[in-house]
Amino acid sequence: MGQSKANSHQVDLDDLPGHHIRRLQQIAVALFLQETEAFNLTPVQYAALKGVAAAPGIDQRTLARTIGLDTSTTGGVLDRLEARGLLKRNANPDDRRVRLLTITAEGHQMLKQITPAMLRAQERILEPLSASERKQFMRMLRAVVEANNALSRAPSDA
Amino acid sequence: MGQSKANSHQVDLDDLPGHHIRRLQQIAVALFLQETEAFNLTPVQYAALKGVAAAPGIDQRTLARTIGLDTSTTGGVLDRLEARGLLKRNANPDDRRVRLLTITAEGHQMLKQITPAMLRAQERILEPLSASERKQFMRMLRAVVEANNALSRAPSDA
DNA sequence: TTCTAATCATCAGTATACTGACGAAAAGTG
DNA sequence: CACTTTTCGTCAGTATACTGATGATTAGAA
Repeated sequence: MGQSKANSHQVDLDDLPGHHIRRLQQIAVALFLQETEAFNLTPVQYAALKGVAAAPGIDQRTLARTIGLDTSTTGGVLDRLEARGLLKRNANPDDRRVRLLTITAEGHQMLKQITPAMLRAQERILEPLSASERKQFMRMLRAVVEANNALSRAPSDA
Repeated sequence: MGQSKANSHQVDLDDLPGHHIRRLQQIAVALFLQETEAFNLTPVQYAALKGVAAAPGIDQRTLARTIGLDTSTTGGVLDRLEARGLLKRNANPDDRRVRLLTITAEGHQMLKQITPAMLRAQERILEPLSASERKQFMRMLRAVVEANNALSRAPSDA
């Protein structure tokens, strides 16, 4: 046994998955913002806009689950997208609790224009890996997220 | 070629590394908080406390680089740790710009007590993968982070 | 040595991301 | 139909995480 792990001060940050995962998230966001600089859109805003475009008339709660976010955070994201005229929140006459989301022409334009830059960012993230490694990494990433999906307050439906 | 990627509306969130990376970070934090519930410490607070314990008398800027955080965020994290008496900020008589960090007895106690729960959380994150997959995943995770290290405002030294 | 440049920490501002509580409205039950 | 429960969205509060600016201080250069 000895000192290899019995002593808590022997723990190295480099051995902890969570540390690298946090760093990777920082990097993924930085790359996204770098490539899409001209559009002033965040990764989460992109996901929300994309989600509304893919399902016009979706409600906030369903959208939140689709993009893996709690409803509270989603509300704020939608505030900002709505303020910029990229989407609209309309009251549902059949259920006045619900606010139905639709993308505007400007929102469509934004999605169309930002996509190449967004895709460049995605490629750059995994660029240090070989083609076959990238495949393996994405496969394991999906497996880990899916298996632990229920843990977050914002479990995804996808 | 055809419609496979020329149309921006063909993009699927499931194909984007950034999306899964964000979800994984949410899950890693949720698991950490679940396992360490009794201690009321966040992953970043743990990293900061650990960093100070590993290098007593470290300054804030160096600590920030060690744990991969900008100095602004680090300042706030240290505020909270100091307020709870887990570490101390002492002025450096040789350089009054600098604030030197040292861990308290309470901080040491906290690190010692929280470590088993923290390690359980780390294991649970990668639990969906086989032993050999875990190794591969960690290797690729380190490679990607290291290669893109300089991109973040908070490039790590480690 | 005086002026400039670099360094350390903080501040204001913005954007996730969560919890727990709440009000409004709808759905289910007796 | 009254009553309970559920659902939808929001709010307050807390904690990362960043940018750009600023003040205080030190180090370097003329």
